[in-house]
Amino acid sequence: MDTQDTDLIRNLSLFHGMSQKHFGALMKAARLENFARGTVLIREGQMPAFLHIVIKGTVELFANHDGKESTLDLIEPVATFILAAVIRDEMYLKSARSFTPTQILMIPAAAVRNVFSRDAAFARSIVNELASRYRGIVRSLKNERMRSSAERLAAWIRDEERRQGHRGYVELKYGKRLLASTLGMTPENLSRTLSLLSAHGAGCEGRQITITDRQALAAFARPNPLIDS
Amino acid sequence: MDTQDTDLIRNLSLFHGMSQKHFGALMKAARLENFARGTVLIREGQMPAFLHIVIKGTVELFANHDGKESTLDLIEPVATFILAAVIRDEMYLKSARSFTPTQILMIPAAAVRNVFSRDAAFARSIVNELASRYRGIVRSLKNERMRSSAERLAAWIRDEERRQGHRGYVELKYGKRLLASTLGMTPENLSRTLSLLSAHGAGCEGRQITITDRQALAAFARPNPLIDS
DNA sequence: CGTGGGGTTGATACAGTTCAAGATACGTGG
DNA sequence: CCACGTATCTTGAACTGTATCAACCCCACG
Repeated sequence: MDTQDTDLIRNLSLFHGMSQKHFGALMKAARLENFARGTVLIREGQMPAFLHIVIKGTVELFANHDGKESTLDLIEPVATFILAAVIRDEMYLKSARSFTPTQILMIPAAAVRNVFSRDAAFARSIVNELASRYRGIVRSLKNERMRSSAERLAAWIRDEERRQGHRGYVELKYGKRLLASTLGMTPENLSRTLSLLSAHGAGCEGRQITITDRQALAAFARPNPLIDS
Repeated sequence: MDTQDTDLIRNLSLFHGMSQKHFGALMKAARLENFARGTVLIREGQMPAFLHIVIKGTVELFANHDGKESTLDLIEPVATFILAAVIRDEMYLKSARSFTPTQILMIPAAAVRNVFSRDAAFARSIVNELASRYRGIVRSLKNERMRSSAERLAAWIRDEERRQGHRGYVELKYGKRLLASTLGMTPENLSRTLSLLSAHGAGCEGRQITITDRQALAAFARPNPLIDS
């Protein structure tokens, strides 16, 4: 790993504030690797060997059960994944694959646990990241339990439009199949629901969803700051 | 808080290994309180003031949205709740009420964050607890996404029977309404599904569910170590 | 050009909710 | 200890949401 990469990583919030010595120990053990689109990075059921940090590209976290598959999360730079498994040294509950070409920083699990005990700033970063993800998944569970798929979609459109900079439309960054899986619905259902939303303030053409009536969409989505991000 | 209580708390895994000085600081700030059944302990949307630790009784974590209510977790001694909100100092995403009379240890959030930074052993306990809960909720999300309500119920019966000591039956510790809400289904649906299960190895009479055919129940539940606990 | 994957649309089936009515259990006060 | 009132549980019927299966369209890419 060259010094340019190291500098970039040093500035990630996860490593901010930790001692140079401990950071060096992590980096010495770490590997920075590139993966082609579609590569399976980890498989559920395996034991964790590395903490993974997405530097470039998008990683899809998913799980399989009884022939079904579901997308649980999409990880974009810069964020860790499978942190909880590494901390507890227990098997992965999710699988991960690179959805685009990706660059991943891989730090051996033992090194992470080791430095965690010695460096309070690093410990704080780790626990902050973990708490943040915990809250994210609580929101997901509430979203799943208390909203219909149509409401989830409408809420997602509002959220995503905001994240993309309040431009009045959403540019889909990936296919509708993946979006459907992310929202916990089938592609067919997504397709139908999208056309249904034309009567509630959002229209879809190809990969662009346009918000035509903010008020109507909000009324339909029933936004909730304790669910939406 | 008397010394007997303090001793009991000192032995909780959360405080195990931390320095006496830091433990003292936490206890000095902490309060041990008793609540009647049904008391709302925290309300979603509020900012965290205390880390709560259930010493006695059962606490129900739930959330409301658009007129609906859903039980997200049942906390039994000894365990923390709303840890993530305390760590991040962000509003609660869940509400909590005492489901039975409870005794709760309440440690001011600021004290927790403070000691976390100074005591590595405490930090490790906190992060372990948090990671453990994170994994629990990942399992819940997978359970919700990839199983039908009948499968969830069957899997729950198997799990619970094991937790209660492999006696071949499950003693319901609370009403079926709450069980239904925990499993993300309506009471009516639970009732019907329970009678359906009589054809798949589990019968219900009053507050006791008896496993009549382990093999058949397993075949129906499709158990998965990456979902079930 | 074909060919294949993603997307849409339609028909059908199933799962789950809702509403309503009855049955059963349960705690309380007489 | 019983009677009552209330909450819980069960059952039925109708309805809504979502999945499934199948056909078709469209466009990108060989």
